[in-house]
Amino acid sequence: MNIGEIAKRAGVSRSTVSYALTGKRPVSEETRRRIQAVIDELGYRPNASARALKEGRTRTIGLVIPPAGQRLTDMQLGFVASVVDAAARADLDVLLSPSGGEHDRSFERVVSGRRVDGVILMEIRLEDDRVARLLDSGVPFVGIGHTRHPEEMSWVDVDYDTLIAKCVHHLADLGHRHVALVNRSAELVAAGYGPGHRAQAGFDRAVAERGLHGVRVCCADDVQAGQTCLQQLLAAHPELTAIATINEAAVAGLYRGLAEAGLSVPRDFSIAGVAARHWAESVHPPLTAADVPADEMGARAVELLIQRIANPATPHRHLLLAPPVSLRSTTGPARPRA
Amino acid sequence: MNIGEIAKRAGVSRSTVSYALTGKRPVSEETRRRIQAVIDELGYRPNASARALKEGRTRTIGLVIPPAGQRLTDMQLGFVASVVDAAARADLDVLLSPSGGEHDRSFERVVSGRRVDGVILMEIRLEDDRVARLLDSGVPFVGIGHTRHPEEMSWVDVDYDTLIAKCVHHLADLGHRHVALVNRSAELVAAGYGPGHRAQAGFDRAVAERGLHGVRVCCADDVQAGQTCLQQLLAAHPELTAIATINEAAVAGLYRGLAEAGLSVPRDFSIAGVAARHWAESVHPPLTAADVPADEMGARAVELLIQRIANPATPHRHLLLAPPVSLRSTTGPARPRA
DNA sequence: GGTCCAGGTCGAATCGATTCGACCAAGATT
DNA sequence: AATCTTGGTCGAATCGATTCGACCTGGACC
Repeated sequence: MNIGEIAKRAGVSRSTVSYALTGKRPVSEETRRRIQAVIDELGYRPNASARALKEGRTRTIGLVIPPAGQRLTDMQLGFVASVVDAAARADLDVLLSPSGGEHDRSFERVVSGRRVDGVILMEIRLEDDRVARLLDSGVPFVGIGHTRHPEEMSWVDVDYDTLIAKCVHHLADLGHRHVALVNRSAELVAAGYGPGHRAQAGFDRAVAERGLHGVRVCCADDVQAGQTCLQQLLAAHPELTAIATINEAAVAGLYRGLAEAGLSVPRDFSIAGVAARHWAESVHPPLTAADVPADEMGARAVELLIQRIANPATPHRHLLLAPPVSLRSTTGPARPRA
Repeated sequence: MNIGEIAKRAGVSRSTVSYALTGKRPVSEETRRRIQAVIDELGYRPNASARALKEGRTRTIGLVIPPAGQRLTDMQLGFVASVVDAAARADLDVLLSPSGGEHDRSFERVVSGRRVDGVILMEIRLEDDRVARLLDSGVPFVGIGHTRHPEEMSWVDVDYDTLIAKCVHHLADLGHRHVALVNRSAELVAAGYGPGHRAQAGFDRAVAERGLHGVRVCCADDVQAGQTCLQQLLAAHPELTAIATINEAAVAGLYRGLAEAGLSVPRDFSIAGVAARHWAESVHPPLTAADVPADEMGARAVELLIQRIANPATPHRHLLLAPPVSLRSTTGPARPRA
């Protein structure tokens, strides 16, 4: 069932079949119908590899996600879903590459085997080998997140700096004087994970501006870690009355730890975070948070990528999103403790 | 940077470069070194499309996931992660296709454009158009889940029937006489979603065997729905003291509804379910559940698929998993109410 | 009536790999 | 000494599409 077979049965040449399909040259109404009839009968579809070889493009984009070992956060899942969805709308397929390490085979296949027309990269570090690889391979790509050199690539990102600052200001407005930042895992931050560093910067700035007492801690990305993190935090700093966090996966643990300590939210203790809207709404109690529009971000990344593929020479574009903080049920007026 | 370029610079023919790379014919140590040097210098990698065209296989598998609109449950996410992971270990790439509807373009591309060597299908219905399409397209595939005709395809599945029955027996052993089944969404069940039907069957059987009073309800896959579902359930059947469920996404809502009704778990009310191990452990309170090894299932599916691709004539294989029920914190002795 | 153009079609070249048959030289086998 | 391997290499065919140049026909135009 290749194009030659169709041509033979329709009594035309292979090129005519191709033109009938693509419309790149006129084909008489009658032959077109005859060809279409044969195609429908045999269920023919052009071989994707042959087409990709001739056209020099695969109509596929690569999506590089964190290695499969670790669970995706709800926000990351939102990115993936929206990228896949947006790509499908543009008739692009998505090739998944779970890559974190240095010389990842899957990643190498994607970038240098010309398997994809472009790549979307998630979970970018401040210094990221993968970005370097992509830059010198010449494959168009867009980051969800960016490196220490923002101008070197196109990206869509969340303005963690500003957002955490907003959270701190919100807490300060409510009278909180002793506030902690619960960051993501120590390894991730040590490895130069951008959001982690930018959240620290925003936290430090806001704390200084408002003359607060600020504590910064890292916390692994899971419920259990969140719980122990909270215990340690309260033990070391009994005067704390509020937390700002970018660690979605740990929030449930923070809740649990607070309940365990006999503290009720938001009466005795407040939490404000940065999280996917969907998630912040559905967790219990609903989290006061800067609602990251994960769905939109993935779609935007695909848009940018399609533009770069069409014209790799266009200047880089950057989208830094700073959605407003939505008040839900986890922040309230400060009530001094201890 | 194609194979001809490498050949020219190394002073050999294109075929020799190919043989040096694949090892399918002997090449002298000296020329091999010279070729390798050129390859390393230029960073050459064979063009995947050209190779796929000639070899007739793409070294890629398709993974058909539920449409992006709806969120993946933790269990589904576990499948995806483990499939991607297992595929990467076998040096296979994964092409994602979010397809649910009838004539999905993305799905059609995957099955009939010879973009993939095989397909893994998730969220299968008792009658599933996609299975029919795959069957007559001749593309090797493996299901995570199966249809009304189990023998027509290879699959890996969870034995919801047995597992829900085990849950009910466990609850009956604890003295519960009035038990409800919280199924997945009404639309899904109406559409012939296999796990939903098999859970009902297992529930009915166990309830009959133990002479219990059983109530069956459907519930959409989210926290809010779980909460309202529980309210309605208590209102209509105040005598209930336990729930068995396969609706992971609704469990948090059930918890919330119970708390709201002033019922404590497991003192006043018990819940037992079927869920991904990882998730059952991390939710609060930890759910007594039959722990579906989502990670392993994805890996097994990939294994089966690789076998089918290698030899499409092998008889179909079926893996029906029925892991034991792990006791956690949500089931206890019945305490009659009302 | 000759020229031009547009519609409609075909054949051949091309994309970048793999692979088969053929060839040659050097050593092994009888 | 003639024949047979075997290691090592090359040229050409092939996979299945797209696309360019060329060709034919018939109507419009001057």
